[in-house]
Amino acid sequence: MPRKILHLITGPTASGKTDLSIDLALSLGSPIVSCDSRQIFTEMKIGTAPPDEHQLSIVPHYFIHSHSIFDGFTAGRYEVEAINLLETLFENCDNIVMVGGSGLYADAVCYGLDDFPVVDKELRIILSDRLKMEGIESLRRELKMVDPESYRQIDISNPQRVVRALEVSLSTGKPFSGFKSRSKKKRFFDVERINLEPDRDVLYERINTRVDLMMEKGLLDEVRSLYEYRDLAALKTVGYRELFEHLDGTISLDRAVELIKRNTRRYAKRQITWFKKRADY
RNA sequence: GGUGCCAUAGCUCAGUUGGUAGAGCAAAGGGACUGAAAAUCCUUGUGUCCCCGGUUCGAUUCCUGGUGGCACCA
Repeated sequence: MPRKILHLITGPTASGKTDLSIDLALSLGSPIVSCDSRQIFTEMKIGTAPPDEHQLSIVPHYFIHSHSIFDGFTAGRYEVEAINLLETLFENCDNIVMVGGSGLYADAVCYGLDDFPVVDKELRIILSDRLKMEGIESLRRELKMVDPESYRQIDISNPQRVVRALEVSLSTGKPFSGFKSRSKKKRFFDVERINLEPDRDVLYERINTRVDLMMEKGLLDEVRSLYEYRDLAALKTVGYRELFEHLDGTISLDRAVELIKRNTRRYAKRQITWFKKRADY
């Protein structure tokens, strides 16, 4: 059986991943599987800089506009669906291009996430409310009792991490830390990484022009149409949040655009940090 | 033209009884990351202290003189 290769293109936003993925897919005769936590949503077509109509028409794409923001999507679900998809696709080809900027999603495919039980959504809401009312210290104390191991391991100044560890521990009655195996899953394919990292100046220039282009394409209208759903996790996204604020009347349109550019830069920086670390994994 | 006040980080300003400086806001840099991940969190001050001289071991600080700004008087 020939070697199955997943060509994984990573890099910060606006680094040119999409164009490269098309070129590579065409030359390999392979489909493209996206690992982008936002382009996956049907309702977000402008602000997430997905491949354009032409690009989508010349190479089969997966996980682009394939799910709804109302379904709620997670990294865990992505792992399951992506691995299932890869199993099917690799039956007919030896090379597949995967491209995207969501580091955790890429990790889920390459190394796998541990199997955590499904947590009742209500519990997170309850814990989030408690976070707001009682403050993080209260949740930390509780975590220290139910899962001292996690209390030591995780970043306890990060509310999302504390809530996550608590929700798993409380809903299962077993410590969150106990579900972590700390081992990578064996995959049936090999991964060839291609990480793009343009010069910072060039990248920032590309980010700025791309944001302006999104505005020309009607991002504000797209955001307006999603306004009532702004609390959904999927819409906590650069480009959407800032324009929601503008629609609230809190900030001017110019300021919103400025903030989108700045926040995109910061996002890119986080991606650079993440992918640099995986480059020689 | 005269007198007075001011000039310190990108902005608004503190401060150093003479030992090269720090807050807020803004921007940027670095890092973390196991089902929210375009999320969330941690961390870092980036400076010809307006310019030329003088006094002093040492001047951003005191003094002369400039330059620029503001106020008042002409």
